[in-house]
Amino acid sequence: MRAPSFSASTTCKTPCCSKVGIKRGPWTPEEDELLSNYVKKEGEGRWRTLPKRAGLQRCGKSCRLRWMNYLRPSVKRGHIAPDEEDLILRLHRLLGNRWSLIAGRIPGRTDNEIKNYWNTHLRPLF
DNA sequence: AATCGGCTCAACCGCCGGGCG
DNA sequence: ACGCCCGGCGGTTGAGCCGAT
Repeated sequence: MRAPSFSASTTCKTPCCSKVGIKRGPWTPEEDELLSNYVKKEGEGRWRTLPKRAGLQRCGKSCRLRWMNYLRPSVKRGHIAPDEEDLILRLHRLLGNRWSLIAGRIPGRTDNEIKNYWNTHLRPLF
C-alpha cells in the first residue's frame, strides 16, 4: 500500500493532485463501489469530470487507472500461467517495452500487470 | 521474540500524440 | 492552421508482506 507522502498545497506540482481535497493512495472498497457502479451505468470516458459526477474525491486519471486495471469486468487478475509467461516472453522479444501492445494480445491482462510481471520475474533473467 | 532486507505490485508521475474547437 | 486539453503510455516508487537471521 502507498501512503500519500503529500503535504497539502506546497510540494506537489502535478495538475492532477495540485487541488486540495483530492485523495491519493490506495482505493477503499467504498470508492471501488462508487466508481464501478458509475462506470457500469454511464460507461467509460469523460474521465476528468467523472470523479465529481460519481461522488469521488479523486482525480480523473486515478479513476481511469483503477477502472482499467482492477474494476473492469474483463480483467482476469491473479497468477500468470506458464503459457501466458511464454507469450509475454515472445511478444516482448518482438515488441520491446510496448506493454499496452503486449497486453492487447493477452486476453484479460493489463499493461500494468504485464509490466510488473516482466520487471519482477522476467527481466532479472536477462 | 524482534529486527532486517528483499520482493511485490498498486498507484503514482511526467510526457507525448491525437482530436477537436 | 493551430493551440489546448485529455487520455494513454512507459517508467518509477515505496508501504507492507514475508522469510531469514
